[in-house]
Amino acid sequence: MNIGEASTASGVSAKMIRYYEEIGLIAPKGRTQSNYRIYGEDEVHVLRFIKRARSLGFSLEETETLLKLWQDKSRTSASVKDIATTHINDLERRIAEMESMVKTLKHLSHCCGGNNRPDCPILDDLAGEQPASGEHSAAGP
Amino acid sequence: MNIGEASTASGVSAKMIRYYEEIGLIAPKGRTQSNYRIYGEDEVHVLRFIKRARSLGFSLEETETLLKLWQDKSRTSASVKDIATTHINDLERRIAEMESMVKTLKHLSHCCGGNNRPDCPILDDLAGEQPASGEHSAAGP
DNA sequence: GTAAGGCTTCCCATCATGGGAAGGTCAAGG
DNA sequence: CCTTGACCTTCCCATGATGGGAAGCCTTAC
Repeated sequence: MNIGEASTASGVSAKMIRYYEEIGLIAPKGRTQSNYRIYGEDEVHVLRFIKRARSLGFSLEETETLLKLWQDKSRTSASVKDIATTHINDLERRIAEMESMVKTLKHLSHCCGGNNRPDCPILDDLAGEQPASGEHSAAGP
Repeated sequence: MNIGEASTASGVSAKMIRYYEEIGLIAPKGRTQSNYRIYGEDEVHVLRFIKRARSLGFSLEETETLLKLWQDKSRTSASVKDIATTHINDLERRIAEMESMVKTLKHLSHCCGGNNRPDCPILDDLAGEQPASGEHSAAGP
């Protein structure tokens, strides 16, 4: 299997397969005489593992750790769960941040006429002018 | 006001002020004879505007547009609201993506013993092996 | 006058991914 | 046998927003 076939089989682009090799995540089984990378089923399996981990939001660094644990038969499930838990906390923190943004933006949008006139509470907020209806912005309850 | 003072007054790092200048977001009022950047209250106001927009998750490109609208007295509030609405939708899409990740991860973590044994449903999922308790992963209802 | 600290520009790194160029290789068809 | 098109190789560059750091000039306080 060359890189194009491995790409199709795994759903990972050839470009990314080469990059993952560069950072030490996965190596081809070998090379042909003409220097083409050769992959087998094992490598495709690893690529799918990486893809799935990425789709769950793990960084490549975390993915590397998970990959090593996967291949280490003497791992403990606790070590895997730790990584997952840390990642869940990170995701939840980021979700909370974005939800706070959405909340503020929705409030401002709600107050914005969205018409042909120039007066706009969204711009007022960005400009730091609190025009009467204070409650949003940095001033929480 | 030199760049350090403008940085303190606005909360934007000197590094970023120079970068924002490079990409055309803000220019200093002038330069001293010794080539130091000079800022006034107006520039600090712009920097605060940028900082607030960034804290609401707007990209620098969106921020630039908002900044131009702010400075354009003949703007319509509808044009501002459009940008905000698009941004809200984008945030909500990303939140939903991450929530889906969290949901899957929590399910897997819940099923993981987190003990000294090697068997781990998290790794099983990443490896693409669905061991009996199917319901999560790509297989939705 | 000198030392400390601030300013300038320039280059590099991050993280994960894609684009594209230049050149070698393989397979199919004439 | 040769061509053509599709594929492979490596190498460089770009993204977005931010920080780190070096080399050299300037200002301010002592």
